[in-house]
Amino acid sequence: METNALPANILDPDCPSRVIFQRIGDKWASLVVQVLAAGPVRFSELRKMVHVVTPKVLTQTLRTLERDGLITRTVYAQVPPRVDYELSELGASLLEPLTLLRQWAEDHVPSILEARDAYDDAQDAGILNP
Amino acid sequence: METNALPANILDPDCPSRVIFQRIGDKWASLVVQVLAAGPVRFSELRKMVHVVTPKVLTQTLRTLERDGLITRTVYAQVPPRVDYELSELGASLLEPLTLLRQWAEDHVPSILEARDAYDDAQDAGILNP
DNA sequence: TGCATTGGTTTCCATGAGGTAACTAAGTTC
DNA sequence: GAACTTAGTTACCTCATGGAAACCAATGCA
Repeated sequence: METNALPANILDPDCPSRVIFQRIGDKWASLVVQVLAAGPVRFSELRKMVHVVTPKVLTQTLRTLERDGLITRTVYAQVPPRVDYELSELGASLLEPLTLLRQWAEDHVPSILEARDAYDDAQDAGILNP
Repeated sequence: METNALPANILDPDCPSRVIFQRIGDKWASLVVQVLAAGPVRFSELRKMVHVVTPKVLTQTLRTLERDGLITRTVYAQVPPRVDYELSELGASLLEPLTLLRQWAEDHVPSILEARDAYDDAQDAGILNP
């Protein structure tokens, strides 16, 4: 029983709950999840929508997401081949917290840019008048 | 005016809303933010709580968070020095979506581990009976 | 005088994530 | 039979991130 309210588990490097933060932190994974929010998308479409990702890296990303059960991969026996990627139930459940984070990011972009400007100005002033 | 509901902005590599995802994705930043949820913490304490991070990397992380206005840095004129790091109002507002994401991660760890096992088993079977 | 404390900085190094470019499979159409 | 399509794979390379270890500044204290 934990006696304090700190997120001790996530601070534990061995706790598996860190995997999701690694997943979110992945350069492409969270983008893919959000693109798939609209429904199943095939490989080549995904490439276009996620804007200039190389096939190698996209494949890696998709395989990892599939392995973690966040997306499903459906191969159609056609030529040329057709492969659809779709959010699983688990992946869809991630959409809600992810969207909130995206909302936060979009809402606070001005504040962050402002803070950066202020910080950089202070730095410059400090260099000129130490 | 966007005609669809897709998160087109975040898919745009030039949109600044990506900065927050990079910030979250940072190996230590989101951990620091969650540690600071409990109140101001000084450098050496932070090092212990975030479990084996080198001072160089912790400094980098803190500087970036400070520059983005998520935390404040307070130096006390003492010897030996004392520096407190604390969430700003902006940083505190990130806590809510971040906590939801952490909740999700903690709640779904079993599902993800299960999915991994199933995936790996399927892979092994595929290798044995191709 | 010299050692301890805190909050860093600096230099060097290894790893790995991601990018580039070329290639492949397999059937369909020209 | 040559070319086109999709969905990748493979080999190679580069650069940024993060880690290790040593060092430093300022002062109180023994």
